[in-house]
Amino acid sequence: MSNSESNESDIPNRFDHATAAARIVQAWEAAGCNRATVNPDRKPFTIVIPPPNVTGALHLGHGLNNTLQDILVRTRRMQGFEALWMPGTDHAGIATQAVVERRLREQENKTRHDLGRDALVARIWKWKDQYEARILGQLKRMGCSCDWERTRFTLDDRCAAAVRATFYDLFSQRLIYRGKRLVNWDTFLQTAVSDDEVFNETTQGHFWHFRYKVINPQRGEPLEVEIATTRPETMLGDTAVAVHPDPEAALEAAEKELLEKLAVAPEKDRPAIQLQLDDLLSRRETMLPTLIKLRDMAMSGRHVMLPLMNRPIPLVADSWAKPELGSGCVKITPAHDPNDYEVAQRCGLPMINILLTDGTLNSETGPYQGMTIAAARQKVVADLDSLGQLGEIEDREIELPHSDRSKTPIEPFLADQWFVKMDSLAQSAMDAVTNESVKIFPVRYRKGYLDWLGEKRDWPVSRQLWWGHQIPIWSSLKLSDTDAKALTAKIAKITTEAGSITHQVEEDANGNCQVFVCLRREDANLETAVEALGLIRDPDVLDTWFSSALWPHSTLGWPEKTAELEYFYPTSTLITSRDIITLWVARMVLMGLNNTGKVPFSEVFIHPKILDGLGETMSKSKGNGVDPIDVIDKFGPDALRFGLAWLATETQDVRMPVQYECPHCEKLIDQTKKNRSLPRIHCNHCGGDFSTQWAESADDLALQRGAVVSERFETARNFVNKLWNAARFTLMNLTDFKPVSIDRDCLPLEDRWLLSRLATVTGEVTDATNHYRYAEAARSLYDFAWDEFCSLYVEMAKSRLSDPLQRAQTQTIIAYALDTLLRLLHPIMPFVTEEIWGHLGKAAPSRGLEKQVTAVPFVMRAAWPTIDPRDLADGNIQRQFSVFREVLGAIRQIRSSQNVAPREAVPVAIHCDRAIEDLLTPMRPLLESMANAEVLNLGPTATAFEIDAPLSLATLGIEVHVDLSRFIDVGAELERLERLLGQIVKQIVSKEQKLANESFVSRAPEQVVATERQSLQDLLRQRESVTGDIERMRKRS
RNA sequence: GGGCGUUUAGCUCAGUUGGUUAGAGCAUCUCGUUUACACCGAGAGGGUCGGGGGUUCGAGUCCCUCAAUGCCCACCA
Repeated sequence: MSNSESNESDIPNRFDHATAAARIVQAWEAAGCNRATVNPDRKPFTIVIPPPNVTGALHLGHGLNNTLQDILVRTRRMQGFEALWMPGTDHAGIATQAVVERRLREQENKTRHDLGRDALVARIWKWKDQYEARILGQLKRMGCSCDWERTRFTLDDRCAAAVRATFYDLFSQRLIYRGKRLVNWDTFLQTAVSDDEVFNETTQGHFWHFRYKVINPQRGEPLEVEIATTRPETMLGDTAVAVHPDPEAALEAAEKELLEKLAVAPEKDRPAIQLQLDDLLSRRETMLPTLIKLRDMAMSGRHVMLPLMNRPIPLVADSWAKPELGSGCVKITPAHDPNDYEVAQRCGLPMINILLTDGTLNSETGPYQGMTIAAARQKVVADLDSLGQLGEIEDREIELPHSDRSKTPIEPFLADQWFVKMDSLAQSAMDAVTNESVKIFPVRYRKGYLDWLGEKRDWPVSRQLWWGHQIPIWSSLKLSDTDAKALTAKIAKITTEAGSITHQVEEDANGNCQVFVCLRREDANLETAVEALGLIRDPDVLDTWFSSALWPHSTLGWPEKTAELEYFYPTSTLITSRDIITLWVARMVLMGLNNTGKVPFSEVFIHPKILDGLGETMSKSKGNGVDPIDVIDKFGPDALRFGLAWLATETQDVRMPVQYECPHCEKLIDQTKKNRSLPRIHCNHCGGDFSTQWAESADDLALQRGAVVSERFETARNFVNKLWNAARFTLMNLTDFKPVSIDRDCLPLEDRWLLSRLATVTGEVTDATNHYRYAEAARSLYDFAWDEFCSLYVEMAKSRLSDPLQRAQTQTIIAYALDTLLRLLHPIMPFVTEEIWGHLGKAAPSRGLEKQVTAVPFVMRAAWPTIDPRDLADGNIQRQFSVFREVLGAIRQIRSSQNVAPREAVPVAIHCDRAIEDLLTPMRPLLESMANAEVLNLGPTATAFEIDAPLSLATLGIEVHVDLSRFIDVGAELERLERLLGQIVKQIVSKEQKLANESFVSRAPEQVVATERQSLQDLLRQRESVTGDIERMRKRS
């Protein structure tokens, strides 16, 4: 610190966040500042953290999410609420297991089956411990004021108890059921993944045409039907060929639709549509008779022969077959295609699964058994070719579904799964939002929530994974009716406390029964008893969102009726990102309602997303995630938080270009698509190499790590410094502080102005925070602190503090102002405000205006500022003070335009009316010190100097004159005046036009017209005066 | 295909219920270390508010339309 040796103060001129932050966190924790306990004397305010996945470290997206939560929690805590922020992390089933399995493969070349279930799960726990610690550490360094002693994990005992209870209750209500359903099968992870975990990728593929022979064709009937597919091997599982039940009507409908489209289509799209239309018309000629014939054959139960398998399969009539596409016929593979599955359900077709869980073909496929999908595809095509049943092969782009977790192609797969019936549960969650017991901000997100729930699609909750809450179901083999009865009788005899075991019997179409037992609690004895009856536990685990859905009440102790649950639940607000509104928010609402009868939170705030410089969302997998710790190390935690809050506006995502910082030469290197996932970066500036977050090899890890930062935090860092130094100035001037009691009525204008601004800003910030307008709160504070408190009040205070008559009063007010500012800024910038608060507490332990009160030790626990109505009562204060600002600005502008050196005092005359004279007279010393001026004359009698630079503040009726005889640069002055005249004339023209417009004068409100007239008058006067100045100046040149 | 956003200064973004000359930060230019701060101070330049049309006395703001761009959902034998 260059100036730290100065003996004015023992406070350095930079806030040393690196050492202060850790000390402050420790002090808060030691004093229990973060703790929230059941306290009937206060109203509770609760937020549960969206538990970060333990898959990896947090990035700036989490940084924003948690900053916004902390700002709200800290504000409410200061407002006197018993504020609880519940922390924790999510086990993130598939994602975490996939990460650990991938490492296992990469580093040890082993699969999970090599390890076995218990060993793999143990490894994942280790991983979890490592990343949970890292995540919690990141949150702590960001200053998050969570009640850390309550930290939960979605897979811990308490959450497990909630999951078991919920599953048991839903099972008992028959809201959880077992069904054979087509699921998205990830053949790599060997698990079903939900629709939400599937993404489509366009790849080059083929479209194969096959011909199936009609069995016993009659005269006039086609001998073959043609079908086409992108996945030939699935034909092994075909159970029908479909044709439209009314091909003629379907073609007509398609034609009508195209004609309508043609009518409204823009010129350039028309040829393409016309082409389709022509194709449609030719189909009527060539194909319709055949399709009608096939339809009739379908109606009379005719079959075609499935080649290779030599299995007769029926022709069926179903509208899924579109006569306007392909041959008009479509093969039906119910077990491996979602649409075909629907057809099979409608037509009562058998479903043949041809795959094993690892993606190889099973025994249903005869000679193809054991082959991979790719191999089977080749062989099927070759075999059909040799049979002469292969037709055309087209090249085509295919949208192929991929698993988001393993990045491998998805195979639709028929499997036994557990489902949650969504009907009534979804409805309850929809009602909660429509009747506003849950309010979503911004409101536009309501629609997505309601639409998604409105589909009421049942929720498949089982996952074929090892990491997660194992489904608490034990099932029997398929039994006869009598055996099942005998078994249930035995189950009924198991002695245990009521409500901890239940069972259901499921009977299939063939009369076989299967018994399912559900246990409500983890209980080794009970499990042994159940297993002794030959029942086997379902190996699957629950979808990770099942436990996340319980988070707001499970973390507070449900299903136990704890005092915490009673007091802190329902929670107040949920702050999260838009991509999990359906997956998480909706499910929390319905589970909360189902389990507790109450909504889990009354408000939901959806914040923007952080995008990188290319406009892509930050994510671990893309490699563009920025570790908040990097930003904290470089700029400090307060700058991180303030920067994020400043950027978090309502409508716009946050674009944040990021750079690598070379650890050797500190040169910034832009992060690009190319370099963002490299383990090692070469610095072209200094020639050194450094490692990144992707470094894994020993060589790379040995390098120094390069931080990833963004210049967009500089503004915030500078602001922290500005505040720090304003405080430093204040503290330096409080060494002899003895507070005096302030009488508001006797205060000079500048003090009344400051108090009025403080009250206004308090109102703005409170209101903005209440409505989640964080950027507005941050901007309001920034502008006030920098432009008004620092640039004006502190500057004014300098001369007043040196005046013995004014010193004590000024000290009292500036201490009060700093105190208020620290409270207002604390939720956004907790560290620097706490540090200053500590210093202020030493210099001015007791402070206030009328009455002095001893400050509490932590600003974190200080009361939120309240607004004294007297500070807002006089609406004129701001206007009056702006006169001072205008005059000050005018003198400074003239000085600058004339290149008058700052150290040179200039003589000034201010021509104005009596009222303004009265206003400005007491502020004359301030004007003189802040503009380095000497005010020679002030009032109606003030006149211009002989060599003058005038500036007319027309709307105020003020003319500011500066004597330039010692400084004049005629050329520069002429240039300035002429530019000014140009601006004035432009405005006069526009005003005159406006006022010459008859309809404006007659229709616009009187007030508006009057203002326009007045300002035209002012402008005319100003023109006159400037013209005169120019003439005078010309004479001199 | 459906839904929701976005387009304002070189860059990143504000802009309340339509109403004086559209704002901020960064960048640029000029001057400057006057006892808080060069992570600073004083000042300046820079915008036909994506294009077109409409409503209105008056449009960055409301309506229609076109274009670009992003996200979500659905679908594609």
